[in-house]
Amino acid sequence: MPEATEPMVLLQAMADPVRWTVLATLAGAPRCVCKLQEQVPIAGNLLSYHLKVLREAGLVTTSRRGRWVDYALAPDAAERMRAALPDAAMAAVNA
Amino acid sequence: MPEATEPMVLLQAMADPVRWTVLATLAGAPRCVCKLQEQVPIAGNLLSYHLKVLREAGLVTTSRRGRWVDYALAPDAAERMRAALPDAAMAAVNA
DNA sequence: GAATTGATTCAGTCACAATTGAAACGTACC
DNA sequence: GGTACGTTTCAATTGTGACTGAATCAATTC
Repeated sequence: MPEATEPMVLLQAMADPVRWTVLATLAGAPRCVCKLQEQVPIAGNLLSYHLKVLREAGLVTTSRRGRWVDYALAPDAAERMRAALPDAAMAAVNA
Repeated sequence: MPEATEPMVLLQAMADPVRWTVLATLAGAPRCVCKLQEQVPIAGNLLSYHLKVLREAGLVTTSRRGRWVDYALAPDAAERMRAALPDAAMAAVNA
């Protein structure tokens, strides 16, 4: 079962301490990578790797501001995360 | 970061195709393992492994009925899954 | 109590995601 | 142009979770 469905991509993206913390932080307000690095004490390149996972999952968006890159929660992120829950899928079926 | 916080345990439990399908199925109604096996075409012992993960996450409960073992979604499973989302945590902070 | 069925446990293998270190990129400043 | 800074990419290693096969347990039937 190597399925790469929407719920799997989203849940696997969330199911990591670093990425979860990043998402929770961005849910408050957008931040540049250097600010995120203060919240998550790991090497810069590793953080970049995790941010890439979140980007590919479509959960965050980026924009360059001078030297810095700002990350923000995607507009539909909250909704899509909620829809990825297995019981949410069930509720959708029963609707 | 090998943290085993509540959200991590729950999200990692959900973030697998087999376990996600089991949870979605149980959200409809309790089932015995043999019924679950019809929904998820894998070896019995492997299914048992995944069910153990869900048990240890506290997302499902079991009860024996003769030879069979019935699995059901834990009463607070839906609520706890929703609370495990990173933006839900943020909302809690802002409440 | 032997045999059958449903389910779990165990020890070992395999695949892939997380991590590391070094290199490369883009932008600003001198 | 050269340098410094923030960020990303790359190749290689490590670690962990998913999977396999065999053995075990618990309940039923004969």
